[in-house]
Amino acid sequence: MKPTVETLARRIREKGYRLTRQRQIVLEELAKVDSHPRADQIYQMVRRRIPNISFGTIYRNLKTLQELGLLSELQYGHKSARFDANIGAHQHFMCRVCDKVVDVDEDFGLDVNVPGLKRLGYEVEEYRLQLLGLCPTCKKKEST
Amino acid sequence: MKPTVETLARRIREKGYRLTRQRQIVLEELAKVDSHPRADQIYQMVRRRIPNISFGTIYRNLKTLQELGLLSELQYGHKSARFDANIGAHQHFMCRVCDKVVDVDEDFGLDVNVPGLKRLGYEVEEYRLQLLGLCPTCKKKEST
DNA sequence: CTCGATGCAAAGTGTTTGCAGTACG
DNA sequence: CGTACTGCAAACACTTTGCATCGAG
Repeated sequence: MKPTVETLARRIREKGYRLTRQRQIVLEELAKVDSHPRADQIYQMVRRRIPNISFGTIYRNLKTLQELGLLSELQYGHKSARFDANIGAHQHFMCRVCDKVVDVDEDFGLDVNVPGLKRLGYEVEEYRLQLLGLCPTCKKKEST
Repeated sequence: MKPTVETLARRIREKGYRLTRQRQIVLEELAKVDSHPRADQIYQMVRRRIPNISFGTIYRNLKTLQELGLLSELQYGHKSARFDANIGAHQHFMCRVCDKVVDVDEDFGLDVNVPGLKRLGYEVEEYRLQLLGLCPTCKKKEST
């Protein structure tokens, strides 16, 4: 599943990009966690390995890696975007109290071919499903 | 469906808020359209009736009316939020080219009781479905 | 009258960008 | 070596906030 550095480098090179130390480490750090961190959290994570990396580089690389299909950006009704290196098709659950995001691999077998839309000439290409509710921790606190 | 001014006033009063001219007109203007406008578009719409209204007032009222459950905010992966006075349960289609948002009233009969989440103690309370694709206009342009 | 709401402008927040120097391939 | 990338800081876009004043109830 996880591409080797060589595969990665080739893939990046093909599009005219370069595999810099910064770019590689941004992706590595994001791939390590499943917490869907925000840009500032990724900045902190990467800074442990490249102390003088800048926010500009973080944002530029997050964007580039997205173009390359190596990560995706989540925008779930909150000010700042969150990032996810899990690029397989999956949905997300988000806790309405603590904002924690959890991957949901379930296949919902959704038929997005809405007749009404189709008739009007709309073409649905993909869907994103957000499940909202309480995580176990916040559920416990709530019942107090 | 559409509440009278009196009903609205009472509902707002109950929570300790006041029905000001500004607040009423923000809601009226949003209810007129189904285009899910951004805050700056709402500002322009309201400014035709209250020429010296400020952005602060627009944002404060959009927030207050949201708390009152009279409108909702959409955040679909773009910088600025969009607003919707249609408060019935419905989903949204968004064109990936022109960003147009269309209401989809279809009931998808989705079972969000994901066994894996349930087992771990997560509680799903609601879901939001985003359909993404091409609107008729952009579809036509695309095939050129 | 009282206290919540307004208009204005200034301050935030998260993200993007211009530039001169750096380093990948 | 050429050109994409970096660090830095300044610029941006959108939203929030402090304050004096206004006006709904």
